[in-house]
Amino acid sequence: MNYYYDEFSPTSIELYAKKLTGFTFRNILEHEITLSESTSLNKYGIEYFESNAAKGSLGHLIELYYFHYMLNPCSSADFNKAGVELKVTPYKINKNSTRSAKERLVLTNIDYSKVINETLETSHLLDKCNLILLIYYLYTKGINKLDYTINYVQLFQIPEKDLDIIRSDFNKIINKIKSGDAHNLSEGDTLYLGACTKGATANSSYTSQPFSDVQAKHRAFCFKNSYMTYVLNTYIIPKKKTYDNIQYSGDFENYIFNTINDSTGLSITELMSNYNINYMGSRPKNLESSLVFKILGLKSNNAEEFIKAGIKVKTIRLENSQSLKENISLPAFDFIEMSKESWDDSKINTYLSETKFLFVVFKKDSEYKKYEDITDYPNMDKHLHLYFATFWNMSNSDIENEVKVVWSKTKERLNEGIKAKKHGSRTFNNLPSSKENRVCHIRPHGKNKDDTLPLPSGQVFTKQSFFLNASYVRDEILALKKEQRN
DNA sequence: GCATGATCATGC
DNA sequence: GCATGATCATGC
Repeated sequence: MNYYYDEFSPTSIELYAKKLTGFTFRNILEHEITLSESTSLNKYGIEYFESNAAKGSLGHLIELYYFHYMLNPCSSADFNKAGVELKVTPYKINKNSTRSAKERLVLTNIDYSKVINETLETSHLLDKCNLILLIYYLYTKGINKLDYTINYVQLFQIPEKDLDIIRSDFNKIINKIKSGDAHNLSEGDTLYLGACTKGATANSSYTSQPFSDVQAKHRAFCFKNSYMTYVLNTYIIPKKKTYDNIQYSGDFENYIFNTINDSTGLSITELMSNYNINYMGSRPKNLESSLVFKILGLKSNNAEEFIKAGIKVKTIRLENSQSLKENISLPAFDFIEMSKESWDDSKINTYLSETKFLFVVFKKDSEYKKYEDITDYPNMDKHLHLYFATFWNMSNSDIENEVKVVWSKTKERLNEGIKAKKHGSRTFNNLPSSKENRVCHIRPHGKNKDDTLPLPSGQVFTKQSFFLNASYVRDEILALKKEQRN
């Protein structure tokens, strides 16, 4: 039926697809138009694909006008005779010229009542996505999507070494559905394989779940953005980057959890001597995190498993009174970008939904304050002890009910114009403060106050970021600590 | 002692 | 040189 590739052969399909390398989507359509016998473009013209309304249409475009098969609404694999699923997905080039996936890779819808009877091996997911033909195009800000260039084409199969973690992710998702918590699923729950919502339509459409009367959002299995970035930088682009590996056995999260918690009670001083860490001059702000990486057998923060899972390690100092002094900083944001973004695609929503934090808590003992008053670091470190470590990700309800409010207030004030007042050497602004919200607030976050970014108004303003409220983080981690004891 | 602004220090 | 994690500093 077709003359371009053998539809029974994955490698033939891949070879044919590789010819796309270097071409834009517009090139494909233009080529189609020159084929006089083609009439299919009458149905979907170039204008259709140029319009933003047809999101996700780049995959359809390739299916229709390059592979020339009709869209297949039944959910078996795209090239079902070869067992190959086609995925067209964007990547971007960062400021520091590294490459990362622009988005998670959405795999297949989750049917809550069916999936609970599956294992990963018997799942519809693996049936459909065992072999994926990845077509990567370069997302470039500001140009029409038809002018994006396809730069990498490759067959992808889940590597053997990732299967254990993906299986445990799969089971974690199933177990949450089985305990009637499908409405509390979050992408941050898992490491490589996530349960994601699918943009605006999925976010407003709800469905029933088998073990609870609460309506849950439609979700789909996906490979998390962090995992896809790793896939891009190791399997797709000839590998340059090297990572450390964590030598774990059994369940990954349990291993991390147990390994760090085995050192509970040890002081910074003891840990420094155990791992042969010293410093000269002032005490590094990352001393605690260096120690944590040593405990995990890593040279630095470059563990492959953490990068693939989007795990961020945060060290926290707990006061002897169990209070938490410092708020937790998140990466700075771009004012103009935020002033235009929608909540569903917003950076902060994406970041908090996808990120899993590893909190490693150090606690000051009752002697600490004596030395803190005179800033005697060597002695302070004898009285600062590893307290416990825990994985944490923000719940959906806190993201949707609290962070969203702070985000929208910030966006609103950016668009109205930031009000700033000078008091001596300090500038006070009207961005959401920690008193306004239970979960987070906005704070300056630059190298100094001259470290600025442009506002929508054209003026420049000190870089800012979201900070998690200290009181909120304290409540969250102490609840987890308590759970751990039980 | 809290709230909020400012900046240090590392690592890439 | 910049982004970011982590904290320090000021003022009420």
